[in-house]
Amino acid sequence: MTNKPQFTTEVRRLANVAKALSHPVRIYILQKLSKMNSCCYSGDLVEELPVSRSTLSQHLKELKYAGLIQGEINPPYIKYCINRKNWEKAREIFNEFLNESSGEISCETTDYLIHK
Amino acid sequence: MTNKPQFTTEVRRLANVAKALSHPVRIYILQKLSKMNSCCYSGDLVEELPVSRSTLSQHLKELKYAGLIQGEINPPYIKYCINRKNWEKAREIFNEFLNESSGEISCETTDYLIHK
DNA sequence: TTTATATTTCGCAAAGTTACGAAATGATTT
DNA sequence: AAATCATTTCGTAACTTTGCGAAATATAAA
Repeated sequence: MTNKPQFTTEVRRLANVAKALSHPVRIYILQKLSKMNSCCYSGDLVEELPVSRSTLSQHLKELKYAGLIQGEINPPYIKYCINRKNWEKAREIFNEFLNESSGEISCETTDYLIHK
Repeated sequence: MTNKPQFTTEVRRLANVAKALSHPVRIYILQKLSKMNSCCYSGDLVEELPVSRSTLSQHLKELKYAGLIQGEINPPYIKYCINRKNWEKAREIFNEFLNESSGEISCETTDYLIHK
């Protein structure tokens, strides 16, 4: 009788953040917002991206749901900001995940997959 | 006539790696393999994960396709390894993406979304 | 109050992901 | 050659994601 364990919270969290980052539109938005030192953006993101307004809105919604951005209403405009607290958290768990590997190189690495 | 630009290679690369990382099974595998200083693992991964053999095989295939792991045949076993070169690359682009943000906190940040 | 502007939600279609069991593959042992 | 073992591929079902245009919402300006 095989033992089928569940994932740890850490593993699930990493996968969730990665999912939020797994689309070029969302990467673009995060890259833009995270670089802004004045914190918020209120320009027309749709002009810079190859998607329609409604599609963009959906991506923004997903990023909000994932907690990575915030929207501040200033009718009829909305300013988008990085959610610094959660962005920091995401950074931490990714840094840990990516940088905890043993730097050791061994086992004659090949550049390509042997398995066809 | 609105201008609809394409994504840069960097943005597309980031999204692709994030996609490869967007499932707990794949995070688990990468975490395990990247931590091993003996580079390879050929144990029965399926015993440690809540999925069937065929499903696991699909996830491994995806990670191979993304270039993050390699499989080394030693019939009838296969040893999986991190593809160190590409793992390092992924690390670099993620570190840049996550850490290039202005650390400045301003614009009275709120913890929750204002937009309902 | 009508019109204009910014944005989101709805409804839908197309495509992609995840999962499984069964069949196939490919090598080794009997 | 037959049985065995580790693994992958196939076929299929259920679900999720992505995308769009049209309709809805909500405010401001005329």
